[in-house]
Amino acid sequence: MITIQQLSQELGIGVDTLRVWERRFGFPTPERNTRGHRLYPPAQIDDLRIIKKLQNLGHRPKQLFALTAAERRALLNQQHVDDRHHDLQQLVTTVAAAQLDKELRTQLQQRGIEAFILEFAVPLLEVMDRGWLTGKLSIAREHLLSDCLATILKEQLVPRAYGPRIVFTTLSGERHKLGLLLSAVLFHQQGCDCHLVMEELPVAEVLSIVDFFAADAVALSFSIQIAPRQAKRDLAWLRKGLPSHIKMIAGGFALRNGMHLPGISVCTDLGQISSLCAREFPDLNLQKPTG
Amino acid sequence: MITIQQLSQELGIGVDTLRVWERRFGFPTPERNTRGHRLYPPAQIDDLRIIKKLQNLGHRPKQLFALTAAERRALLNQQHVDDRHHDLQQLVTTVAAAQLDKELRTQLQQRGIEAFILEFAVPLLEVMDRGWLTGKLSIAREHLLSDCLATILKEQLVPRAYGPRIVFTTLSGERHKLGLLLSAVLFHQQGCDCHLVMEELPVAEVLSIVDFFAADAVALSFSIQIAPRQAKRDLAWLRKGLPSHIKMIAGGFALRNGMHLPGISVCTDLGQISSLCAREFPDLNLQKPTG
DNA sequence: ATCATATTTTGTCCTAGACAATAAGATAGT
DNA sequence: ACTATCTTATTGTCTAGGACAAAATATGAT
Repeated sequence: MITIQQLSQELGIGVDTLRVWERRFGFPTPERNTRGHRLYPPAQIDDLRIIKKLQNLGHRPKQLFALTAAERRALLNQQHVDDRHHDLQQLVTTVAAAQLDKELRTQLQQRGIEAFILEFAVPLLEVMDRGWLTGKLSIAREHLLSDCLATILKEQLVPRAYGPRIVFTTLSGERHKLGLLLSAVLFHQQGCDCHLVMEELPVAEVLSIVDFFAADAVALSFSIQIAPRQAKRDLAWLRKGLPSHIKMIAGGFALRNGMHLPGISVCTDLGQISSLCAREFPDLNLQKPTG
Repeated sequence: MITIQQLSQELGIGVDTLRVWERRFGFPTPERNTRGHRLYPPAQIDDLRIIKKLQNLGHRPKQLFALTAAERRALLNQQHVDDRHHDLQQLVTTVAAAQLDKELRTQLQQRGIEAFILEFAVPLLEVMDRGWLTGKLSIAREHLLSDCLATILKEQLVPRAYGPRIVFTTLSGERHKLGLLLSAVLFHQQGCDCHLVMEELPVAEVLSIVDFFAADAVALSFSIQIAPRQAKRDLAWLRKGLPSHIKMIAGGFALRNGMHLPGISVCTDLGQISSLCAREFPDLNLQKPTG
């Protein structure tokens, strides 16, 4: 039995949203304490967790609440994991923790950094996301994998004395920081001097940090869990707060639906990074002709 | 001009709290858009930031709102930084980024891990906290220092094949993860097998992770920014959800006012860790007689 | 099929009142 | 003078039901 605030943190759903769902759809139906405050029983929490996952998979609340709890559960099980990457699934679900690091490093050496990210890490993340959503991957294992991958990728970010300096970070509320890391390494590979601040920063702190690093650009990542509205608001605010000579780069699934913000380069596909780099930092080629 | 939600994230103050302050104290007095929604101007945001800092320094809202903005600013400037640690202040504010790592490592080698933490890192954190609160330390520099210290400390956490296994983590909303890291290293030094998950986890995920690691105990850190109420609720909930044979250890300033939760060891001072270890894991001495 | 327009859906914000948990102040007892 | 218990004040979180713009979907026209 948890309070509405705890539930909100647990699921990453706003308190207001939880209440309005109850009003509109008649679910959840929490019990009440003597004060009349909501107390959510475990069964409903589990159900809401499924709803949230299905929502992230593209289903809309109206449809989901029209189903019974059992139907929703069935719908989630029915979501198939992409089976093109059968080898990746094995890696994700079965390879032992101790071998994981070695396996990842082997892949990195075989493919080279760029291909490792685009052809291996990106699909890996997709399989992981999907595995987590469909309940086939434990949270703990996901953390283990993320950690392992993050350690290896961070090693690639050796400082550069030349090239445009870019600060990579995420804003408050953003739990997924791996996409940011992947993009940072790709920009680094293109010859940029990338600085990673893997924390959830309030927008005001971003200004301070960009200034401190004397960065030429700031890159931000917005995962699907962030409401597009919020991403838009924060990006617009940040653009107004930053000097105009500092470029802004934004990416992530929250921006997938064409978003045109003046003075901000939006990039929803990691494959576009090299062309984005060429566009935004044209003098890069001079310094590093073998792009 | 930012919305109430953005302001809430920016300051770490609840949306409801911001509204109730306005109702009770007549401040802040945000403008409104055409919908009647609050829009906070920059000057008031700065003032609220000062209020939040003073609140963290122990002042109460009632008193603070009775003052003018200028008086609050004066009060904050008047808060003196502890001058016993003058050398630390220099380190914090003036030592160059490149030398920082070297300086910290020198200190570590001279003092040994335990003394480095208790006699150097802890005061350092205090000076940093205070420096940030009183505006004498930029956010960016604070990040740089934290990062540098974290990197060095993490290296100390080499896995152990023996000793009680403890998972260290923080719950959703906890921004300060450095205290957790310090305690993890101290426990490690006492002979425990410490695993660090430096993320803000929902309570349900903590259960999953403790299970995954097959841990004997879980340690949680609650900084001053967390409301004691919330810490209490989460700890109680977690205790109920965890098997009784798994120990719980909680620490941090949010628990400073004697909190007695059944089945949870509370430790608000890092100096107590060795005795806490002796109490909770009595067979440690047998494996590592030179404590 | 592609684009512009109408409709539904959805999340966030509003007001004003309530109350328990916490902290502070007051009183009594060693 | 100092600690323990009681009383009062302060503070944060929760409630209800209404409102509306932004996003998503359906409809119609080219």
